[in-house]
This record gives sequence, structure tokens and C-alpha cells, in this order.
Amino acid sequence: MGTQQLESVPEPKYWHLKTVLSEALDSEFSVGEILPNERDLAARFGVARATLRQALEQLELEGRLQRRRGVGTTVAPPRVGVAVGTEQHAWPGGPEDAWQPVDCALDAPPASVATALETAPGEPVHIVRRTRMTHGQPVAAELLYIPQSSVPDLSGIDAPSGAARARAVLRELQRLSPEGHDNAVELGSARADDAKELDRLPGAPVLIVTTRFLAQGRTAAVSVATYRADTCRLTFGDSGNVEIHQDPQRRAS
Amino acid sequence: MGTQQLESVPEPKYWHLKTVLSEALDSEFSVGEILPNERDLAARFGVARATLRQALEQLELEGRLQRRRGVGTTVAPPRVGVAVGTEQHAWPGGPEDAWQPVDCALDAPPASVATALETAPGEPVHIVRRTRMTHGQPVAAELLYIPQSSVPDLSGIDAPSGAARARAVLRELQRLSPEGHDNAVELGSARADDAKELDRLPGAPVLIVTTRFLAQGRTAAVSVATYRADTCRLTFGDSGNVEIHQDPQRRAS
DNA sequence: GAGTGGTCTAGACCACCGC
DNA sequence: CGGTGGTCTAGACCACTCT
Repeated sequence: MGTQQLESVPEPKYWHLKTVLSEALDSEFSVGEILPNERDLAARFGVARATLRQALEQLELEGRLQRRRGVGTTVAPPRVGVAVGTEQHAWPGGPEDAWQPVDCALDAPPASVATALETAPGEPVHIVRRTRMTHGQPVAAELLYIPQSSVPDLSGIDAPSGAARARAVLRELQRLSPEGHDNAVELGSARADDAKELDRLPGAPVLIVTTRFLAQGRTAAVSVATYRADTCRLTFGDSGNVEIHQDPQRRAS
Repeated sequence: MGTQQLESVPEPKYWHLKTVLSEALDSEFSVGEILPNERDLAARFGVARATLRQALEQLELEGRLQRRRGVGTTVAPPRVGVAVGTEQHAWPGGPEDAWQPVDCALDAPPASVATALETAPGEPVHIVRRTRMTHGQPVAAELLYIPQSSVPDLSGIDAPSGAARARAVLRELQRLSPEGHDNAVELGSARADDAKELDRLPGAPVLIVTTRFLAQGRTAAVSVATYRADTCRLTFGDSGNVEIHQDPQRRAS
């Protein structure tokens, strides 16, 4: 055997590519800059386009790149921190609520939500659609499930649907006395309708935050929010509003 | 043109495939069951293997499937809920700590961690490696960064490294009075070493939980934990230990 | 050794964007 | 209309696991 084994543990090409590109991004590119197109990049590295794309996909997953069909691949800005589970998000419709109501309907929720709400399967509940913006960009789409028993005094509302009715439902929900909430975070892929609102393609990776809102000893509402995984870092501030900004003289009073 | 357009809005094949497979998983398969191999499945649906794999990848991302090289594709069990940011995880080395110390070293942390710890760039800190198990399976790997100033009385410890030293460092860390902590969650891909510990391939999707532990008005330690995104659902219990178990007679005293 | 999923190639065409 | 990323094909070989 005159040939020599170049790598005893050969790492995949796309993995090596990803490393090389990642270092190039750090040193030779700045945020917003446009990369060469995929065909050129593939040729430059001597690999098939599919292999290059595998590397780009991972870098996009990690929030390093942003790719848009018909436009090109750009260097992504650092992920934005989005507060979840604090006052900002504490109770739907509250004064510091970061969500914008979009629509409202009355329909049967998914089985898993019905279980959490302790409603009968197929029993219709209020479904409020909301979106959340940060820095002018949509970062999350939400479905808020509110059983009719949580907002009993809704008879006087004339708006049958739309944002006006959504606001009315949230206002009624405010009358309950909050007893807390809990969250769960998991990875998912964007449904077609969420993808549209988030300005992404269907199937894009998203962080799904499920929140149960508690009042009067039971679950008063359930929220299923899908956040763009490429651009968002979800923050859970359990220790007050601690800022990371460099401000060495800052001190609690 | 005698041909007829089958779909005026043609959704991608892999997307349709994913839907069909997802429904089949619900109705015709049970947890742990082995699916036909990729070549057979692709032939059965009349698509290339790469296209089928695109659908399988998404289903794996959503936690519906589990694929293992050399073995096959199986139906995944529901994601396990993993408590983060509660007493279970509150302070490293505490009585209800879910983590197992593995190793300990003294080295310079990444720049971002150094900033959070307010240490000089390049200044070595204790780096404790830990793993977290649930139901006998590894679900997370962690690097805990502890500045030397947080554990000043470590001179009497003889173990220079290894799990014994890790436990000693954690014990010293316990002497500080905790003032809280905050978390951030984002999507990432597994580094080679983490992937090995998590029994996954490098690049597998992971949920990265960054935790700052506060004591004496400063950041006493920083934890960077990578959770398997396919099998884990991270839970943040902000409302006490509310159980989901059906127990209608349960009531707070 | 047989069978599985993982990687890689060299093409092709499509959907979308901006000019 | 030209250029971009997104989808898809039909192969090939490799790394791994199990028997």
C-alpha cells in the first residue's frame, strides 16, 4: 500500500466547510454583507453545490447566515434576545404586553390543548391570533386558546371577529386574577401559516413556547407561540431585570 | 397543451411526503416500531432517496422519528419534559441537582463567557464538565465556567483534575449565597464532543441554555448546557410545582 | 458480510426577486 | 429578463451495527 491515509478520522466535507466558512465570517465579513452565490462558492471550494448547501444550512441554523430566495446569502446580525416569562409577557393584554392582536375565532382546539384547558374534546374555545414584533421585524406568531368559561361576560361585545374582538376577549381575560404561569420550550418546524407571518419558508426551524396561564386554581388560557429560531434567543429572567450592558458603576440601591 | 396542471400551487414533494408520513405515524405505527428502510420508502413513494430524506429529517427535527446509522428509523417516543430554571437546577451542586460532574480543568473561557464573568480575556477559570441523565438516557452536556475568585479556598484540594476535583469546586461554590439566576435558550448544532456525549452525530440540532448564576452582586458562574433538541422539551416552572396529572380533588392547603 | 443511514456528486428545473 | 436560492433526480461510496 503505497498510498497514505490523509485523515485517519475523516471528518465530512460539509463539516470542514462549515468550519472554514465560519472562520471567514468572523474575520473577513461584516454584518449584512452579501456572500458569493452558491454556485460560485461551491466551485471555489471544489465541492458539489449540495455539499456546500449542507454547510450553509447549518450556519443558518446557528444564526450566522440569512438566505433569501431570489436575493442571496447575507451575514446575519447577532440573535436578538426576546424576553419570555417575565412581566413583558406575563399576562395577555397587560400593560406591558409585547403582542399585537390580529384576529379572533371560535373553534375547537387541538386535543393536546383541550386536555390542558380541561375542556371537552371538540368544545369550541376562543382562539386569538397575535404577532410579536422586535425592531420592526416579526419574531413570533401565537395562538392563544381561551375557554369560554374564562371570559363569561362577552355577550355585550358586538364585534364578531377580527382584531377588535380579540382585544375584547383579552380585556375580559384581564378581569381574572393571575396566579402565575409556566412555560415549555421545544424545537419545531414552522407550519405554512406561521411561516408566512414570520417571513420564512414553511418548515423553517422555530422555537415553540407553550405557556399555561393559571387563575382561580385552574388553567385559564394556553398560549402556543412559535419564534423564529434563526433570529431569536429566548430569555427567561428569573432574577429581576439584570442588564448585561457594560456599566461598571451600576449598583443596586 | 393537452396536459392538465395537477396542482396550481404545487407544494414541494418533501412537504407533502412529510404530511403523509406524519399521518401514517399517527394511525399505523406505535412507538419504537421500525420503519421500512429509506430505499424502500423512496421507491414506494416514487421519489429519489434525497427527497425522502428531506421529509424524514423534518420529522426527526420535530421529534417524531429517530434515525440511527446501521440500525434503522424508528418511531420516537414523546419528548421528555426537562425542568430548567427551577429548584432542580437552581444552583450547581445543590441537593436536588440533576447534573453529574464528569471532569474539571483550568483554562481560558470563550470571549463571550469571559465578558459575562467580568474576567480578563484569557484569564483561566475552572471549567467543570457535567452531564444530565433522564430515564437512563443522556439528555444534556454542560460546561460550567467558574472564575477562581468565586471559589478562593480551593488550595486544600489535592485532586488536580477529574470528577473528584469537579465535586470539590462545586462544594466551594455552594458556600456563596445565591441571589438568583437567569436563562437564555437558543438553537444550535452540537459540537463534536457534545455530540459524542449525547449519542448523536456532530451537527445535530440542540437547544443551548445559557445560565448566569448570581451571588454577591456579580456573576459567580456561567453555565452553557446543550440539550438534545429531538428528545427534550425544556420546562420553566414559574408557578410552583403545578402537576399536570389528572387529580381533580387536589387543592392547595 | 449484509443491511442500514450518512455523505457526496453533477447535473436539471422551478419559484422568486430586482432591474 | 438574468440571477438567486429551493427542489429534485439517479446514481455512488462510506461508516456503522448487527449477526
